Amino acid sequence: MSESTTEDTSDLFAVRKTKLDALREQGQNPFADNCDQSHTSVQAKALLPEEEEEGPEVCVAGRIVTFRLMGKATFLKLLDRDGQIQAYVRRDAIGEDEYAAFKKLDLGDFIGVRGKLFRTRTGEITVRAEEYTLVSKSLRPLPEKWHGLTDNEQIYRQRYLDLVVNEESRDRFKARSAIIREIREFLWEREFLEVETPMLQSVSGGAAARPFETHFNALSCDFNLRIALELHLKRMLVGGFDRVFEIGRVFRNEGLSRRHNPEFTMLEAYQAYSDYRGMMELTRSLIQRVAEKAIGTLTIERPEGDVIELGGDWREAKYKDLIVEATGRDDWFDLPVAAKLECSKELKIEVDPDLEDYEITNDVFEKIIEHTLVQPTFVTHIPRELCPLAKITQDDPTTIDVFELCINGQEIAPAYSEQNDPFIQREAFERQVGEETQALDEDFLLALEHGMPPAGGMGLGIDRLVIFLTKAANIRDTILFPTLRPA
RNA sequence: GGGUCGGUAGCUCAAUCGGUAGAGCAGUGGCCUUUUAAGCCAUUGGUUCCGGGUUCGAGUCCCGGCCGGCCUACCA
Repeated sequence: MSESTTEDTSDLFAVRKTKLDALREQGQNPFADNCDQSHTSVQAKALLPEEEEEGPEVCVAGRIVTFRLMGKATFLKLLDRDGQIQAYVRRDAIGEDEYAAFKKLDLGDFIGVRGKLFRTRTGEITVRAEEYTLVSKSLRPLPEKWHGLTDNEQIYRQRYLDLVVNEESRDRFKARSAIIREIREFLWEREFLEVETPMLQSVSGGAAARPFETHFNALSCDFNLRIALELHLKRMLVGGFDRVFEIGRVFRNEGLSRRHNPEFTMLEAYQAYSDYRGMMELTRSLIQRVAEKAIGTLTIERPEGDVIELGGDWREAKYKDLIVEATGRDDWFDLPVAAKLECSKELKIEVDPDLEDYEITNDVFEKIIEHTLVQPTFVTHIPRELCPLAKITQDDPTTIDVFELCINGQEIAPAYSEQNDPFIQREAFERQVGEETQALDEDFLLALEHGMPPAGGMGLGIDRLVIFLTKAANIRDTILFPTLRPA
């Protein structure tokens, strides 16, 4: 070990590496096999009742996140999966040589501490160390302890550091896991079968989005990553699995934004002998259940200061009524394209003169209505051009039997009475293929020709659900490793 | 893709009109046996994102580039 005082102590890696080498020279293993953790921080703290002064012996383990050395005694805090617990290490309790080595520990090191629980002068439950074990030396410094990590890029690229120092972020990802777990529980209880369908597809359908393209060497052909789950799950309905769902990643080769990540997590659920009205009940019950069980409340405060009230029944509004209200024009749907464009301009919507009639109307919806729908709202009776996969409304053939659920000013979940007439379906596809650059999924149509029971289908953007349930500012804060330009 | 704001020590941030690049935390050495952002003394640490230019002198001004945030565009 070098005792040189001319060493550059600003190279934090070198300083820690020197400490590590010194331990090895003394015959110690800085990555010891184990330390026999007996309790997590929370479990250990539960073992010392209010009235007791001293508790049982425990062994806690975790990363050192604070280290207050006061001569011959030290307070430190360990971070484990449940939170933090303090340990109190005295020289005369662990021995002089041990304490000399202990003082060389760094913030970030993983150690195990064995000892009895007690309460400090200020009342904090603490482990009085009788022994400690270094189980992993950390060679890199942790981010600064007051401010944590604030650089967004580093938060995303080195998420592990964000998780070590930002409790809010830890809690959000725990909540995300709890939300997905609760979604599964809910659907299992309703006798839905969870299935997995291909991510690699030769034709990506079920949505109008540009796919990511890739190449499969063995078959020497091109594949796309899926953009939706829909068409394969409906094949399950044809096959007789009449309640199915899948939670999985879909990929859309489109821009990044506060609400868009190119890979994101979708839930899609299909229930035979139901329809979009049935999916309304399902979706509302699902979100209410998830909010209650995973978040603990039906009232979600927003950073904007208001609250989202998820309890009770939710508002239903017809697409046309919302458009008429927003434009102030009773005759909106009878206006020619030119007049609609003119009105759009007056509403300060950027207009593209090449848009189809229904696209102009949808711009009005997306640009001036959607963000106002903060309270849960089922938007129904949507123009048929917008959804080629749904059934046409009996008493209004210009609309289809769907809803688009908006919460927090965002589309969260669409649901359809699924189209099961193979002739109408083919026609709708062909119309769409004409407009968009999308191939026709002949195999799906073949499946439909074998007969698909009437069904309700629903898709839920898990990331967007997590955004508002965990008060995240950004979709990237809800995804552990959001898509970034390669470093 | 467009607009806009930013990039200074390991981390969080200062630096006045263009005039010797600083602080806190972390690190290093010392004191300290119930601390809570522990405290006290001393101290190390800089390609100011990169490349040009203007100037006696550039972190600061100008041009170009790279990277990022936000807004926007694309988006069943």
